[in-house]
Amino acid sequence: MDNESLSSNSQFPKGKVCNCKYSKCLKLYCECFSSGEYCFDCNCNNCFNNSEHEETRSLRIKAILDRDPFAFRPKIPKAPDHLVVEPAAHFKGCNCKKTKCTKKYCECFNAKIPCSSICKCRNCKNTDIDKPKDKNNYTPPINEYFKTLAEPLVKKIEKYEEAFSEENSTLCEDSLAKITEIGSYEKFEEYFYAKILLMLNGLS
DNA sequence: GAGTTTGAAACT
DNA sequence: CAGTTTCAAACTC
Repeated sequence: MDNESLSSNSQFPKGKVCNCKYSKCLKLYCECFSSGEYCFDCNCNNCFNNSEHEETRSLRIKAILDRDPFAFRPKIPKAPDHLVVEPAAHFKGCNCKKTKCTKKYCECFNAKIPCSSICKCRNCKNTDIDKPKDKNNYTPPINEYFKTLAEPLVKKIEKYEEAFSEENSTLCEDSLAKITEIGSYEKFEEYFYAKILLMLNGLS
């Protein structure tokens, strides 16, 4: 996820369409909101997930991020198109009790990925077709994949450095504006990507 | 951690 | 295909 998507002013169709009735599209139940997009051509009621309600929306995003810095993180890491990798596991894993992870209620099954060691499901049948589920044998995505995930942080660090290094190393208004812009909703990303970078340093 | 709310999926 | 039920995630307390 990037800053553009969370503060989106996208006016373009985006594939997903929600049908929220009660959440005003300001809770993570709403697929549009949870993916950082404005609602567009949706069938929702009383929608606040749009530019007209940006103030309310921003406050809501902030509250959610305060509670969980990773709330808007994609649930399943998306591998870049040019890399051929095993499907990455769900970040949090599922907790299915009744469906054996064989129906779309299961986030892993729905994403067409096998359940992994972090899932807390019962009687799971959503295992890798070739390899029986082995909770001790989860293989993390390859390094290149992590590198691609870390790119946004690297760019952001460059922006910070640029902002601070300009003219006499004092903060001009422009620099402050840049920092405010950069820092808004994605502080949590720093932590996330920084962790990945640290890991990369150790690995490659 | 338990109970409630929510919207998607499944069912009738 | 509309209405209802089931389900698991998100949320609240």
